[in-house]
Amino acid sequence: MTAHRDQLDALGVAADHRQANGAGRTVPDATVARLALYLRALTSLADAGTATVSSESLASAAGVNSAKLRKDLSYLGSYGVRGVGYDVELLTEQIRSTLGLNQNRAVALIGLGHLGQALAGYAGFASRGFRIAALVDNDAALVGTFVRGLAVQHSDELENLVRAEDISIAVIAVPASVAQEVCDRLVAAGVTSILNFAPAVLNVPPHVDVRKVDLAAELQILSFHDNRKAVQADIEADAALAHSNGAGLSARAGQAGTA
Amino acid sequence: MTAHRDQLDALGVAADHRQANGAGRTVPDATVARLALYLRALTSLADAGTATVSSESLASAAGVNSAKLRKDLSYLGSYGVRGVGYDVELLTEQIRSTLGLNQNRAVALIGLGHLGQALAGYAGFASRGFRIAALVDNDAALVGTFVRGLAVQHSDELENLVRAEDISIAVIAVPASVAQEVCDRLVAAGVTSILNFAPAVLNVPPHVDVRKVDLAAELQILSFHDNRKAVQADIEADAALAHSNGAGLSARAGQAGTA
DNA sequence: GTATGTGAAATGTTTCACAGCC
DNA sequence: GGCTGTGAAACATTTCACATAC
Repeated sequence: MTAHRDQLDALGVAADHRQANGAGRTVPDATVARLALYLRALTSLADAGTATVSSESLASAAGVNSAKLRKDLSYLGSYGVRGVGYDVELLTEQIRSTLGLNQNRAVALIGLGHLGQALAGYAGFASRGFRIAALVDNDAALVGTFVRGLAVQHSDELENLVRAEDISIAVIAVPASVAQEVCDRLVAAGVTSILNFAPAVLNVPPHVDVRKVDLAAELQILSFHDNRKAVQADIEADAALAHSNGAGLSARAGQAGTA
Repeated sequence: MTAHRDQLDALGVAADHRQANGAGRTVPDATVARLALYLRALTSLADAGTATVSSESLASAAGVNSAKLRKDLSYLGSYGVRGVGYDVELLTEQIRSTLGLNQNRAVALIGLGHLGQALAGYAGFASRGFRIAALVDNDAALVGTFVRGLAVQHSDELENLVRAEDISIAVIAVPASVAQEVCDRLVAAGVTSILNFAPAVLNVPPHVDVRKVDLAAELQILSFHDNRKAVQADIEADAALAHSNGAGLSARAGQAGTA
C-alpha cells in the first residue's frame, strides 16, 4: 500500500519542469477527483453557449459549494477574472491539460460480459478523452465479434495489444476469480494504471495505480445511511410519543423502513 | 497496492450524517466506506474455513493497513480478543448489522440498457444483502422481457412498484438526459437513497442521499496520475542526461504536455 | 459593485506508539 | 509473546472571511 501521496510529495526536483502545462503546484487528490466533475459541467455549459461562468454557478452545476471550487481551481493557477468569473473555454483547456487528457489516451478493456459491453459502448469514454484501443476476452464465442466497430481479441493477444498500442491504462471487467491473473499480465506488459470492476483486491507493484469500483459496496454504503435515517425517524417518533403520553421505548427500534 | 486518497468516497455523497450505533457511537464516513470492503474480505475468509483472523491479515485481505482497520472496527465496539484476533463470524455479523444489511433490502433498478442488465445480473447484489425487487425501463422492446427471472416493467409503473415493494433504495442507470426526471419521480414515490450511474448531477431534497459512480471520471483520475508518472520519468531521464553530458531537455515520449 | 484567490481556522482522517489484556 | 483498542500527533480537506483585483 505504498501510495501516491508518497510520489506526489517526493516531487522536489519536479516542480520546475511541470510548468509545461501551466500548473506549477501539487494538486491534492480530493481536488483531482473533482476536476473531472468540473470538466463535465464546463462541457455542458459550453454546449449551452455560455462563455463565462462564476464560481457560484459552476459550483452549482457540478454539485459542490463555491468556496471549494475556487480553492480547487486555485491549485491549477489563476485563470479567473475578479469581478467577472471564469472563461469556459480557457478553464476547460486548463483542466484537460492538468488531467493529461490532451493525448487521447489508449485504453484496453478486458472482459466483455454485460458490464464490459456496457463500458465499451459508453459514449462518455470517447467524448471525454479516451480511446478504447483493445477489447479482450477469453470466451471463444465473443472473440471475433465486433463491439462498437472494434473486434474482440482473444486474451492470448493481451500482451501484444498492450505493447502495439502503447497502452498504459486498462479496465478490468472480468470475474473476481481471474482478476489478479489478468492484472499481473497487464502489469507485466507495461500497464501502469488500472480501473478494476471485479470485487477483488488487486496486488500490484508500487509504480502501478489501481482504482476500484465496487458496485455492491456502493449500495452497502447507501444502506448504512438509509438505516440510520430509519432509526433516527424511530427515535423522533419515540420522542414525540414520550412527550404526548409519557411512555417509553418503541418496540421497533432497529427495524427500518417504517418512516 | 495503491491508494490515492482512498478514492472511496472521493466522488462521494453530499451527506454529513453520523450514525448512532446500538451503543451510541458515531461512525465516520470514511470508515463506513471501508466496512463494505472488510465484509467482502471476511466472507472469503469464511468460505476458506478461517474462524479467527488478526487485524494484520484481515487488513491485508482488504487492502488497507492494520492500524486503520483496528481504528475502524473500534467504532463498532470491541469485538476482538487481544492476543488472538477477531472471530470471523461475529465480526461479519457486527458489520452487517452496522450497515443495516440484515433486512435484505429491496432495490429498484431503473434503466435496462447494457449497464442496467449488467447490474441486474450482478451476483454481488443478491449475495451481499440486496434483493432487486423492480426492474423498470421505458423501452417497449424491453418491457415484459425477463432479466434474471424478473419481468421488466414499464416506467409508468415506477411509483406503484416503489410503494408496493416498500423500496427505499434505487439504482439509476438511464441516460443523463432523463436522470433528473427519473430521480424526481423516485423521490416523490418515497425513495430515500439513490445510486446514480448517469453522468449528471442530481438535485434532491436534503433527506435523500445520492452516491454517484462516474465511469469516465474514474478514468480521468487515473489519467492524471499516469500523466504525472510519465512526467516524472521524463524528469529523471533529464537528470540522468544532464549528468552524463550536461545537456538539457529530453523530447522523449511526448507525455509532458501541451506546448 | 462584484467575484476571485487565499491565509487561517475548523473539521475530518490516518498514522503512531504503547498501555492493557489474553 | 502477541494482538487489540485507543489517546495523541500528524496530516489532509473543507469552510470561513476578507484582501485584492477588475
